Amino acid sequence: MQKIDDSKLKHVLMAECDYGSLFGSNIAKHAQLMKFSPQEYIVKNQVKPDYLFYLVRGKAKLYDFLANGKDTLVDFFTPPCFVGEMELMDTQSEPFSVQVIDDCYCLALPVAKYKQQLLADPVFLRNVCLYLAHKNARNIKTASQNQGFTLSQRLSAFILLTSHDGRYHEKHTQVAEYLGVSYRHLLYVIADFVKAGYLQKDQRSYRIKDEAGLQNLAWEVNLSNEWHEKASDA
Amino acid sequence: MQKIDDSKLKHVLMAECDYGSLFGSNIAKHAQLMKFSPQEYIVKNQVKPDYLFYLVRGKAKLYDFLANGKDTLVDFFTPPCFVGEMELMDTQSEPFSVQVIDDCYCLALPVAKYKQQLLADPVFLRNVCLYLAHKNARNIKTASQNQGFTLSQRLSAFILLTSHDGRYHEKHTQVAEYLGVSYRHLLYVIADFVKAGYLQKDQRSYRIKDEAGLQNLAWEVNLSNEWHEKASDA
DNA sequence: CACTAAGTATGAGAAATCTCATACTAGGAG
DNA sequence: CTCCTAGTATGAGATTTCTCATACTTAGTG
Repeated sequence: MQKIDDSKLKHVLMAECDYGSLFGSNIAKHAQLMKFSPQEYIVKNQVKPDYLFYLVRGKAKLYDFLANGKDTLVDFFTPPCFVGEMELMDTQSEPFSVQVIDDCYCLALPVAKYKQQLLADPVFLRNVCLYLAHKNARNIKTASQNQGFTLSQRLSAFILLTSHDGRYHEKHTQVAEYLGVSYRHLLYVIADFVKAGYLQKDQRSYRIKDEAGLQNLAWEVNLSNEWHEKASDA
Repeated sequence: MQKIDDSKLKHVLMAECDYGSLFGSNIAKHAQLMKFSPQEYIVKNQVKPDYLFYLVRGKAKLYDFLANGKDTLVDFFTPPCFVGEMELMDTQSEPFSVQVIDDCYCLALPVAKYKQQLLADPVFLRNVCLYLAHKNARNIKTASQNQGFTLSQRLSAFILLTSHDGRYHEKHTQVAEYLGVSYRHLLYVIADFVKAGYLQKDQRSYRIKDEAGLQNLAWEVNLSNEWHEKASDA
């Protein structure tokens, strides 16, 4: 972790994510810009963070470590989003680990100094509630999909979701963790996709050869989502 | 659903869960007492609730319905807890289903009338944040345990958790849903437990014969929890 | 350049879990 | 009392997913 004293950059980032509007008061100006490098922890298992972070650039992942040594990648953090808000709200709460994937820039407010103020600010509280509610809904969706669908189904949905220009190139190791299956099994299913002609491997990435085929497999998974999206359009 | 106009009962229940202290204003007095019977929905999939509920008696379950017809029992609601708070915070959000298990008594505030007021009340907002944060943490725990541990492990933890006086009697159908496995598989594992001498079936319920054996199996699962509980004691 | 860590790949065998079929039982509704 | 539903039970066979072992490749580091 590295504090960055570049007030120009700080203001650009703040403007970009409309940081000031998260609060009812002018507290935003006390935020400190920080940079975290890949592999670093923004919040570490069991260690209460000293700051309330707001991720404005980069990508991180939320882990839960189980006692049997296994870990689960629970969720991804993509900007803009809070990090460490659970611990701010509830001193009792047990921090999960948030580990950096790509360089992360965070706006950080020292908890000790501003906690009181934040907890009395309805604008801020409303934003946190909203954020928590969304996060929770997403988690529930993911978890129940992990249980209700087979890996081929979830993987095809995932490939369609994360591919650009007809190419899929995510790290298998990470994807396996996210989809909650063993690396080995993921590789099997990908091999199947290649055999079935859905994907074609070229060097470092995969090219989508039969999007319709994948759509078809992903159909039910996506249906479960659209469903809700439609509902919220109403 | 049935509105209950028994102001004595209402006040007893309010006192019991300290309802008034959830709010910064005196809004509590506008709450209406309602009763829901088993199988009824407090919040139904895709239908925005008209009230903000606070469950004070009974038991309910949170479902997510998937497009392939499968459903996942995501979480149990036990008093005291909010129901419908997601939908209050975010009009966009897609309601999940909350279905009654045992008779539920709820204190209900009409959203249309008091939404503005609630969203400006820091005391209330703080409580919702806290509630959401806890709920989220629990969901994450459950989900990652569902993935990281085998059914025997989770089931033994579950049995130890829900048994009274050395007896276990939950409905297999519900437990299967909650633990995210097929009814069939659950029965297999229970049969194994009986064979292994952990449980003994008598009529309608099971008697725990070898608690140590179960403890042993549940060991890692519980470790993952205690861990966090310890952490939050600190 | 050699060493190391992370990511990629693949095989073999085992386990966890699922689906489908089929029965039996208890309690509520008519 | 009979019908119906929900819950309980058990078998057979198929899928899904896991663990372990083993290798090869690539990028970074001293």
